[in-house]
Amino acid sequence: MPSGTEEPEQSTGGLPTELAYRLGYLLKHAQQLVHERTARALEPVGISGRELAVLTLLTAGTPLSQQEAARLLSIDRTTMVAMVDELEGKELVARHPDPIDRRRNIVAVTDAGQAALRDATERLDKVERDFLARLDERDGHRLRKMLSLLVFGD
Amino acid sequence: MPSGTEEPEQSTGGLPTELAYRLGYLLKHAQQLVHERTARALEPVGISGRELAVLTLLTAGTPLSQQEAARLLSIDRTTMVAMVDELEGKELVARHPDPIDRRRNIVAVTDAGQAALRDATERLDKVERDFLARLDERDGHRLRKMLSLLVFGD
DNA sequence: TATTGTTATACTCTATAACTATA
DNA sequence: TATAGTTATAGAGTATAACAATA
Repeated sequence: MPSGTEEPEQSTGGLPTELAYRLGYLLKHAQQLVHERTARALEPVGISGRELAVLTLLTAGTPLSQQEAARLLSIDRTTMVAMVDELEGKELVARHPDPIDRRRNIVAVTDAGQAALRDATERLDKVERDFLARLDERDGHRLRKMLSLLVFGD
Repeated sequence: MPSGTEEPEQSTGGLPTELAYRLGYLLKHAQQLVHERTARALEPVGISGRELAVLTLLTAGTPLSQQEAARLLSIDRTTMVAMVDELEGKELVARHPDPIDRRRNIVAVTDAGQAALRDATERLDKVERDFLARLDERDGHRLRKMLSLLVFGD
């Protein structure tokens, strides 16, 4: 056998496999990759991934107050204030005081917001397709299924 | 069919599926779960997940300087200073000036550090096993394989 | 009294710039 | 001059506390 230091030097960039193949490491870096690509893909739309999530949530069902939206997205309500400020500044949403309970702000998605949502959703779909491109379609579905099982338990 | 608002109300906690099954959402929350469970499991050892990564890296192969370790883990070198400070405070590592180049600190894992590493690694193994418990063994391997393909491209 | 939205504050994590000692 | 380590600082992101309006 060859003497001297063996350096497999894989695509892990020199990181030893006992670190690189840790589930935590893999999940963190997979998440990071998707996050970065999403941010880049949404740049032309002028919104962040989290703002897209808010727009999606506000369009999905019943009108929601800031706090309801925050709770569903596990975002702090004080953070939601800043996010709605930002989205309102871009005129993608509008605050409407709830006539029944005037403490609450119903956050409505404007027409421009819905257009941005459609555009951004298409771009996000493409990010996911590209990210999963190395897997065949069956494995892509498998991955999503396994992750949702692990995260939601169903 | 029943009239009125339909509320499937799955285990997504009220979050609409078009959000909950997004790859970014799934990866972020899977990562978060593993991260939290890791932190809790390592509490008795007195180190964080990142500190475990540093100990693993420093024990894996050739002795490394702070900056080499930082680069491999994609950590800023200023952050590595604080991490080595912390680990040195716990007497799990020791800084040894490199006799050949006295600018560099070779960071050596102490006996106590190696004991902590063994303990922590077992605990982390258990976290991963528990996290993957809902998958059969074959799917567990599949998931890890798919993620490493997506992250490293191999 | 409790709750929604808000503001101010603090705390963590990370990135940038500048300093020192060595090369 | 360039580099390793260090320190100080600033910037995101997020969490906590307190306040105003409303219930």
